[in-house]
Amino acid sequence: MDNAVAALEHDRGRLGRSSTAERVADILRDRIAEGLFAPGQRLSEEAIGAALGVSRNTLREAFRLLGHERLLEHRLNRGVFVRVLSAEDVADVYRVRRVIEGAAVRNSPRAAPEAFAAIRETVADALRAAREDRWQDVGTANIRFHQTLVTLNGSPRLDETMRQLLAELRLVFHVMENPRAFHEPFVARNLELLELMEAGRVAEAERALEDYLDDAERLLVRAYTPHP
Amino acid sequence: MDNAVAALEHDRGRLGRSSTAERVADILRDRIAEGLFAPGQRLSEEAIGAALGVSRNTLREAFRLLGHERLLEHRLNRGVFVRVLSAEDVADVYRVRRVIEGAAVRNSPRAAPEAFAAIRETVADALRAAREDRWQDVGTANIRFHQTLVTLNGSPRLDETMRQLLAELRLVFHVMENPRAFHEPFVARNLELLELMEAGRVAEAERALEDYLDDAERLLVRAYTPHP
DNA sequence: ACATAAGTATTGTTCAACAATTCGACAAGA
DNA sequence: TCTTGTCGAATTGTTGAACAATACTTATGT
Repeated sequence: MDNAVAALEHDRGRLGRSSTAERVADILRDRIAEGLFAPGQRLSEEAIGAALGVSRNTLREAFRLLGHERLLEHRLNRGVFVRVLSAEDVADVYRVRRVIEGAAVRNSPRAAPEAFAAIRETVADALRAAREDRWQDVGTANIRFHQTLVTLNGSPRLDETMRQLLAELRLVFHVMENPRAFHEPFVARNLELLELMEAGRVAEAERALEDYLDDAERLLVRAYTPHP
Repeated sequence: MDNAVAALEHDRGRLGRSSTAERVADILRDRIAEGLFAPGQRLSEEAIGAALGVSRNTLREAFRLLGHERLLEHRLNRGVFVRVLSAEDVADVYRVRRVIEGAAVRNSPRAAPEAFAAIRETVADALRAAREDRWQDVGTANIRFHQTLVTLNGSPRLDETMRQLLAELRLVFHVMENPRAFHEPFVARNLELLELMEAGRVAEAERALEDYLDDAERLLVRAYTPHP
């Protein structure tokens, strides 16, 4: 029985999690991710506060949270705006991804086997979604692939950093008018990367990752600048 | 004169940066860094609000900011506490440092020459402080060495991540009762690392960094656990 | 057409109040 | 003695209203 009580320790994380401000932040984060609030759009305190039925003070706390996640931009005395990523921002995000995901690949020989199973699951999800023409879901699965890849580092902080980077990228994915053309080619490449790692061919995996990130970045910035 | 005006561009960053909440956060951040607020200590909204002459709402915004920087821990309905880093946290911080600083070293051949000058300056600062027995300042210079090292990556986001990591570490440095013994040996090793990079001997530099981080981490966790 | 000034809307900050939650103390019961 | 229930003080969570400060817009005068 003492043992059963000790087991509860594990569930403690689920306890604290609530507070109006955080729940408001969750809602807004989702809406931004799905593009309902477009980048550059201003979020009025009064309008949103009224819509969600929370006071301005509480809403401002939520804004602060999202501001620190770089999803909102706070301009003094002018309000909060959905973040607009510059081409330079996109380049920087990919710079960081190369560092963090590259480290994950290099660390893959020392990673726990369960982690690979989790990665394989995201590939399966992507393949299934692709078969059923759900290209938005393919994109989501691809994102989860890379999020899970980072867990090979075994570092909660790197996981959190990656989570934030991918949230930022979602701000930009909406400029791709053709989700299929953007997401489809990467499914096979993710699978290839996974199998290289499982085979212990680290150098090749590292190279595959580099190519992947180079291509993805190129596609994004091309769609981002007025086409030549 | 036109030139002088153009020079002002550089100071623009400091312009937007005001807002009572942010200034309050700046103050509290400094106090925490210098150990005036000890880890684990609770920060009362009423007491601190009264002391600084700001309202509870504004203070809470500042708390949120520092919470996101991981300097404060927010426990629902119980208040905010100065963060207490576990040994596991320290290990994770060093895990991330190995990734980010390692990438900086590997990228050093492609980095701008000015960056090396900035690094060399931090070493000079450390040497000067050591000569004058200012061991606290030696520690600060050492921290700046690594902060500057990361700029070799050329990524604002990695700079910011590093800034946050080092702020977290400052929470822990206070457990070292003998700052000289802790900081002194690392000055020479920083210099050695810098010179290896400048000579283009990347592999050796990488190795030196690994050793450095291993030793620093070991010293910290040893001081952190009740001695055997 | 252009600069200036007035007016409006929105954010920044404070204040006071009340609800919700935590925590310690103390009493009731086994 | 130990556990459990209850009370109450203290603190945080949230709200609503108010006013100041700032940005934006419109009107005004030259």
